[in-house]
Amino acid sequence: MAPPVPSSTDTRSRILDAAARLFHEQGFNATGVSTILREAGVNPGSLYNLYPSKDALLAAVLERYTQLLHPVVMAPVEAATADPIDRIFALLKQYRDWFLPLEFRLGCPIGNLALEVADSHPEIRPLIQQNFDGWCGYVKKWLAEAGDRLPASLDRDALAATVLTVMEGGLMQARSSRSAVAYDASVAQLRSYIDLLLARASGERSRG
Amino acid sequence: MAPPVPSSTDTRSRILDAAARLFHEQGFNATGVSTILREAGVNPGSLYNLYPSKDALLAAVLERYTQLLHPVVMAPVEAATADPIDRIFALLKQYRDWFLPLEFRLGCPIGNLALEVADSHPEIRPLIQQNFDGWCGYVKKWLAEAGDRLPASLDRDALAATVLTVMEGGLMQARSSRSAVAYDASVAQLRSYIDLLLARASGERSRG
DNA sequence: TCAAATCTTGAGCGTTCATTCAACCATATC
DNA sequence: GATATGGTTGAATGAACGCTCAAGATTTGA
Repeated sequence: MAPPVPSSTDTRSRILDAAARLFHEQGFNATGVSTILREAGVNPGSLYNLYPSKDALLAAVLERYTQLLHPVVMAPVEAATADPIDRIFALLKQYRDWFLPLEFRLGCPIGNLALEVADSHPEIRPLIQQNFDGWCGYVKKWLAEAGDRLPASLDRDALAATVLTVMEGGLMQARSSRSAVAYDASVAQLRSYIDLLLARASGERSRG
Repeated sequence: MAPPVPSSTDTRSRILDAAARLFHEQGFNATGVSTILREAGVNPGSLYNLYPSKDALLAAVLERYTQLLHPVVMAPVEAATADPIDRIFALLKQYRDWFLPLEFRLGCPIGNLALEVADSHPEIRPLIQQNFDGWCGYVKKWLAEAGDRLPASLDRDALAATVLTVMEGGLMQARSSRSAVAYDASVAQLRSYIDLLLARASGERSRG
């Protein structure tokens, strides 16, 4: 009945779980290492055996977010609908459903860190960028799959970036107001914009 | 040659200047009171004579941002152009011009605080909300002034919130990538959307 | 079975944190 | 010139910070 993995794997994941949760709930600077240790049920030496510093732990948390992007964020959306345009709005709805029960109290874990540590931690910023790139990558893929349903002249990479903009900007306002209205408003305008694009492309197709 | 105002006015503004700059550059939690004191050239007793706590100082900084919103942010835009639609994009361009020279290193001072302290400081969140409301208020006014150049069916409050969404979401990505591309892309999509709305309204006017 | 390697323990390190306060100074009022 | 008021001084506070390390426990490999 020996454990199938070295015990440090369990320690590592307990630390990562606690750190990710606390960084999300309280922010990076506001979270003390001692709190992470307590919540993970681990002693300082164990943590510093695995990670040389609190900054390195943050890097590991962001690496894990990258790994979890598809299984946690994108897979449910892809399962919900096969239509590429619908997937965009399913993704935006998923975030709404996640954060509405908490009255938008936590916000996007990546976005929070982006604004808190992007300037002060040069080695962290690329990891945040990597998460955003991955996120946008899925939206770009969907927009490519939409084919000629969208105008040929449309800059699809720009639209993908705008979807992330809507998500993060809308969520920031939702957090500030503890209300969904600005988030919903932004998503509705994006819906309206994409509907106009779909209509224009449809017209272009029927005209030749 | 006696100073025309009590000396505490000067102390107060030196503290507010230093605190606002440091909160913007480093964030709230990462800024020590001792740093504010040093940069303001003030002793702890003077600060705590004016503000009972670091949190109260943050509140004062946010009050001042509210006061400065028109003279610093909106007045230059209103001076740049009288056209209400152009003003929206002049506003977005002004932020770009402010932050491009720093490679988007600092970001929006309000937005940064929104994500850092909205949850943990209940008395601060309304002040952030007040700043966002003021900002959106000007955009709403411009959209109203656009009259029937925009479709009657358009939800103008929702579009105003979306302008702020584009600004904050775009700036977040710009900070993460140290590049303007996602910001520019988001603004370009907004431009494209509003052009479609203007064209539709124009068609509606000419048809009836 | 034993030595080497790996992981865990937890008291304690030096530093920095936000904040306090008794004493001191400058001006205004009478 | 005495008194009151408001502002300033800056050393000192206890708590919390990120982190260390010698010692012990456990696992690994031969």
